[in-house]
Amino acid sequence: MTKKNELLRTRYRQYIEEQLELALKVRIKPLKRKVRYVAGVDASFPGNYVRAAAVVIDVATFETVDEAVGELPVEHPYVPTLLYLREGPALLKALLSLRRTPDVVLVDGQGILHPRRFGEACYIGVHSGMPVAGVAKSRLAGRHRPVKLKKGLWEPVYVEGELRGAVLCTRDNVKPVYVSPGHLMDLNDALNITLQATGSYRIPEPLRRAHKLAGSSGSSRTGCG
DNA sequence: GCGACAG
DNA sequence: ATCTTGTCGC
Repeated sequence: MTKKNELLRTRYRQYIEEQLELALKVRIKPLKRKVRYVAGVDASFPGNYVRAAAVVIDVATFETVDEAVGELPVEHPYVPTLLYLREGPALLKALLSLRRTPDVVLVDGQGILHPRRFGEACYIGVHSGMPVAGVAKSRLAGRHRPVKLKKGLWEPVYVEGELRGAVLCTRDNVKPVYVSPGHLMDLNDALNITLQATGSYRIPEPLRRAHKLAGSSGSSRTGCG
């Protein structure tokens, strides 16, 4: 199964070259704007298509202020380090269908905490021009010290000796998440926004709601509000 | 050469 | 991601 991915990676070498080009467009810099509307995007695979959802919340009240979904046929298998080929386009479709443009976006995956500095969050950032951060449930790359399981604490994660992201504990005694900037923000911004958008669960609210919306059924517009 | 490997 | 019931713990 691991060998299969090696074969796919070889077959996908052209996409890797493209990925290296796109990585040059990523801009990591401090976010100046004040954040109020935070969006979360996630996808599910209910068959032969990708079903993506985007949900925007007001971090001041945690109310959902907008949501949208987008579906596209599946065109790629899952290949580690090339996740965006499989679900990126659908995520963008849902994100760009929102009526209210969010200040920042959280993606269910890695930002620059990636072997080639270009995770799914970078893809969404470069293609939307919006500030984006990646929040992954598990590790793809990098080394780090174990994190103390106390909400708000984190440890830096390095790839090739370079600081790329952080392992952040979003709740006491719960498995931490991997946070990294994807575009137009830095690591501090990504950490602050992730914590600001986190409610009573391990996963930040925008992502939890997007995951839920992507999972159930619906058409191709805003759900109800 | 042998593992590891987001969702 | 997806296939799936009950169950241990705060």
